[in-house]
Amino acid sequence: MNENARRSLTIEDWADAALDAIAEGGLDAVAVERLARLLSVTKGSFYWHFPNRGALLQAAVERWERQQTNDVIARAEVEQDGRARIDRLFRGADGSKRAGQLYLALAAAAKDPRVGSVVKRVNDRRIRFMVDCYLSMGLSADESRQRAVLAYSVYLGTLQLRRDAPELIPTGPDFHDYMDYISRVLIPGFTPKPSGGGGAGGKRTAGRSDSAPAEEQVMDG
Amino acid sequence: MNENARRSLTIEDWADAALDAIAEGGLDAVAVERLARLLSVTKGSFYWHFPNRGALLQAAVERWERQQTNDVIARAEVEQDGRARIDRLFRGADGSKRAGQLYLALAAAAKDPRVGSVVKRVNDRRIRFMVDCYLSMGLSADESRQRAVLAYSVYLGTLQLRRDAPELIPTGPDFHDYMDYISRVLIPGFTPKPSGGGGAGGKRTAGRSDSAPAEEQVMDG
DNA sequence: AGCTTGCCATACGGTAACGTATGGTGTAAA
DNA sequence: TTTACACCATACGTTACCGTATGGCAAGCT
Repeated sequence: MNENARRSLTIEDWADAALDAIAEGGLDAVAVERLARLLSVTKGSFYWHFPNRGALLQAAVERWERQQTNDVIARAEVEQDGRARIDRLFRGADGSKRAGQLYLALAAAAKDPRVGSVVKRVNDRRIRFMVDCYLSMGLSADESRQRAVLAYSVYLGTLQLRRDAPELIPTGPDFHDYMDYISRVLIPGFTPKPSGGGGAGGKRTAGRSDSAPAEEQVMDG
Repeated sequence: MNENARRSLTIEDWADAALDAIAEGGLDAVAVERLARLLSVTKGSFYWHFPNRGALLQAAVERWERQQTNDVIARAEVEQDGRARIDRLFRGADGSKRAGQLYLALAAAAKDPRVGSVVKRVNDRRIRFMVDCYLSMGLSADESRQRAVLAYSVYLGTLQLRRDAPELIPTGPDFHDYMDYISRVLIPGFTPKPSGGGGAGGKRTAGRSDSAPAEEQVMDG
């Protein structure tokens, strides 16, 4: 019954610990003896579950990829049309700090082929999802691709600014205004109250598109 | 006369080698004995020029910061109005690969206070420059800040995509079209041939704003 | 020539990491 | 109870790094 009971460590425990280490210290923070100390065991435990350090990295990034494909895009798919999906994706950029740092750290370590292939697949999946969103709005293939690349660039850049210059990213009520502004720029025909079309990039109008609070992160890095 | 003559190594030589190592391997790639091997000397040389590894890191990031403030914004300041400056900044995002990787690696290592303070100063300087550009276009203070943050997010995201998914970033002639599209989104009143105003975000029109090739990088990470 | 000095090589001790070998312990089946 | 096995601890050898101590060497000055 007691959660603190001396339970056996699983591969998932080690993979989660590795992901935590990556999120806050980069790939080099995944050190066997260090993680063993954090888990209050010794290397003997690790080398029973894994043949070597590379296997832990492999398990960690695979776990990360599955968390991405299961949690992220599925959460945006609850929306019906592409317009709302994109909007929801970006309001989810205010997600957990750990998830964002995880993506940035993994992307920074993409030189390792184990990590790089997974990061590449995740990026491809996200871009394809956004392209489909724009296609469903009636945009051409070329224009959808351009907009998706730009939108994903904004997402990644926002992720990075939230880490390196968090004082620049609005928070609280200003965050919704900023998100409205971003949506107005990135989503063609987006207006807080849908009236006309093609209003992206013009003067901003006060208001917001939906009143639901950003309850959970989407596309959480 | 011979450039390969056994010349004495300078502090700048070591700092450049450290920056190269950071660009391609992150901060942990700055190892004294490793760099000494790359420079065909031994640790004895290093510890004559520097008291320890931290001093090398300090010298490297300081050198990087000076290269940023000397080369980057100065190159955009050749333009007169803010509109052209922003446009030039973004077309410079196609700069050297090493410079982009350098910024990303340094930003990823911003947890180190030596690196973090410099990255923060560079980011602040860039953001302020872009805010001033938008202010000079007549935008309000709030709107200028929003647009500058968004524009810099696009820049950082593009930098990251160029590293992790380069096939997504158009190259060659398509690059100019993409840049026109980005400028149309990010610069209010931008048109490839300046005729009217407020045409941002509409259907794209063929053409480009200036015929000069992207000769050199600006804001090169 | 002799001396100083800038620049570097060599040798050493210390730490932290990887991986291996092997021993120990609790639990559950036989 | 004994046995087997899952799970972990301990001890060891190896490598890569940091930093120090000290020796060497060539150029320039006196």
